[in-house]
Amino acid sequence: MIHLTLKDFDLTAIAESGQCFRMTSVGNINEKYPVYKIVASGKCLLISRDPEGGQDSYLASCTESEWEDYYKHYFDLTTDYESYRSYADPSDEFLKSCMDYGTGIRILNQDPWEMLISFIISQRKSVPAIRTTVEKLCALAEEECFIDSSEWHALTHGIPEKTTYYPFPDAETLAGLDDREIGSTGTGYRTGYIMEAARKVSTGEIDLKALSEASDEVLLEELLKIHGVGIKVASCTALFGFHRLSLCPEDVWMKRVKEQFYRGTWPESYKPVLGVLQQYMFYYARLEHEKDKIKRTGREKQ
DNA sequence: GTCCAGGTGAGTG
DNA sequence: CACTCACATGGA
Repeated sequence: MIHLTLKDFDLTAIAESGQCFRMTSVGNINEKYPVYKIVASGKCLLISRDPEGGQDSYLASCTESEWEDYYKHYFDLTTDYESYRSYADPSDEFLKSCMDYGTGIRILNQDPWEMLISFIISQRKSVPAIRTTVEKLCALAEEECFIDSSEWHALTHGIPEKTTYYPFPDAETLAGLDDREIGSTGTGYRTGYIMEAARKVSTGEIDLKALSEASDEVLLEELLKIHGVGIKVASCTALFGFHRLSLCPEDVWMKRVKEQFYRGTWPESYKPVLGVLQQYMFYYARLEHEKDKIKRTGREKQ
């Protein structure tokens, strides 16, 4: 377990901003600080606020060198997000509210293949349902791993001494499964889409590694060749899997925001970092919606 | 039971 | 083009 000081970093905002599906709260310290489990690139990390430190103090389950070599980049901590936020027009009160709410969001550097499959699954599914299906898909490969979490067990409610996890299966592994196995995870009509993506990536027909060098335009074009990948899924894959920060996935939420606050067009000056600004807006819009829902159901019950 | 979810492809005019 | 419509399934 290591101690960290991290600024402009908010675990809950990252976990709930709809960019990753394998970052889940697995317990808490002192009934107060949630501990998050993150499975990425075959590894598993536990991370939380440090109850004995200040606002910016964190605890993480990895070694110092793992943090430096992998997680620092994973959490995109080498960039100052204030420079992204400075693209916001000072008179844009809506965006200001979003950025206040979501301060501490980072655009994670996630695995392109995992993003592609996760966002194919995401279409017409709620975030909790996406999490369930992704998790089941990972368990299909039966590659159970674990980390020693005894230090966390002593500190928390809810965390066992040994934390098990399933890495995200690679393209070859998924390509080797049949449609009944894939379908058993709740992929529904998207089963064929996933199998085609697995085939195209495992055969090299689509080379995700090479695409990291491609322009945004070519990247989207290549991703769109996969049946079941439309502009929204392609944009999510590009933004979250290839860190293309100018790309803005337009789902129902963002369309609503664009119409309501920007008269149907994003300001030209936002374009270079629209993907980042979009993330603040998405988090805010979803949060407001959840509040409304609680209000409504509360009233109905009375 | 009903409604809806970080959409997409196919069909139509 | 712009517009509909079906699509499998689980979570609330």
